[in-house]
Amino acid sequence: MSADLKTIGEAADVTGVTEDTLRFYEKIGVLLEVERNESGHRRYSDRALAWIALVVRLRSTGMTLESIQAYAELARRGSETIPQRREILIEHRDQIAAEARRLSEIVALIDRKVAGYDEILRSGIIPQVSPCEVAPPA
Amino acid sequence: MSADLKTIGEAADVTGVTEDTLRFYEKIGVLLEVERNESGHRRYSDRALAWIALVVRLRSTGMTLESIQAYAELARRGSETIPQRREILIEHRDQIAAEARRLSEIVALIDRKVAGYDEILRSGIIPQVSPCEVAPPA
DNA sequence: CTACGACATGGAGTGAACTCGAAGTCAAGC
DNA sequence: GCTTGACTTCGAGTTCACTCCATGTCGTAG
Repeated sequence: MSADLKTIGEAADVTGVTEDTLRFYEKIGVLLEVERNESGHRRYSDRALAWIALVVRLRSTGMTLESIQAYAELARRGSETIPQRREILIEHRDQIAAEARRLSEIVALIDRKVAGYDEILRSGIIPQVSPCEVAPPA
Repeated sequence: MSADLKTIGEAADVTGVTEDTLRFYEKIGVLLEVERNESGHRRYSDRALAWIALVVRLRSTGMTLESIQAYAELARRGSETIPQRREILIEHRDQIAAEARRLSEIVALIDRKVAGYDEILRSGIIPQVSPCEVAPPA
């Protein structure tokens, strides 16, 4: 919608990252299409902001800045790298999905441990070995 | 079952963390019941190993060593701290569950972006703005 | 003209969680 | 007796991802 370019302050506001982080991200090459005005100040297009939003999301799933940088590098090379980018995304998606499942398993494990505490609290008996201290193998 | 005490090397093998990390964990107080033999070498009981396994799992869900240390401190104080420990676990479980849900949402987001790439690949048309670059609000 | 606020740069500092290296001890094998 | 390997301690070093700071420029308001 809005075609106007945003300052770094505005960009920080809308993306939720600090100005320092935006400069840092740009320096290490994870950002795209950040331009400058006549006095050298950064100007962020909607596309630049959308990219930052993607970066923030990928970071929040544990993707390293190094991997994001590689992805950004492909994006800079143009549309002929779309197949590679697609692959990177799919691989990362699979990793996140696996991580989500792993977390859910640990939720179940913790529930079992809490149940062990509940049992102690209910019966007043402390077992020899704390219940469910260990998880099922891996 | 086995009541024998394990060396740090064996403990590292069965828990999957390095000897250095075991010593580091002990130093900062996240471990319980690590004893020493006559020559000062660490000996890990099954309970100690079970505790390490729990620590590893909590760490792998992003719980900080500081929080784990606090939890271990409570465990050292004995069974009267079971209610507090139970609370800590429940709170952390809720955080993990929320994180699992968040990751699943991002999986869906990435799927939409991949679908955007698929569309480009299929049609050969590159849209003005890359599809699904931005996620739905938070 | 001066002050101010928002920006710029470069480089140093931070915190978390390890990870490594140096130097020493100890028991077992040759 | 000497070597080897597994351990010990202590402190320093590493990595990642920021985060902060000093200093400087620029455009507008008073």
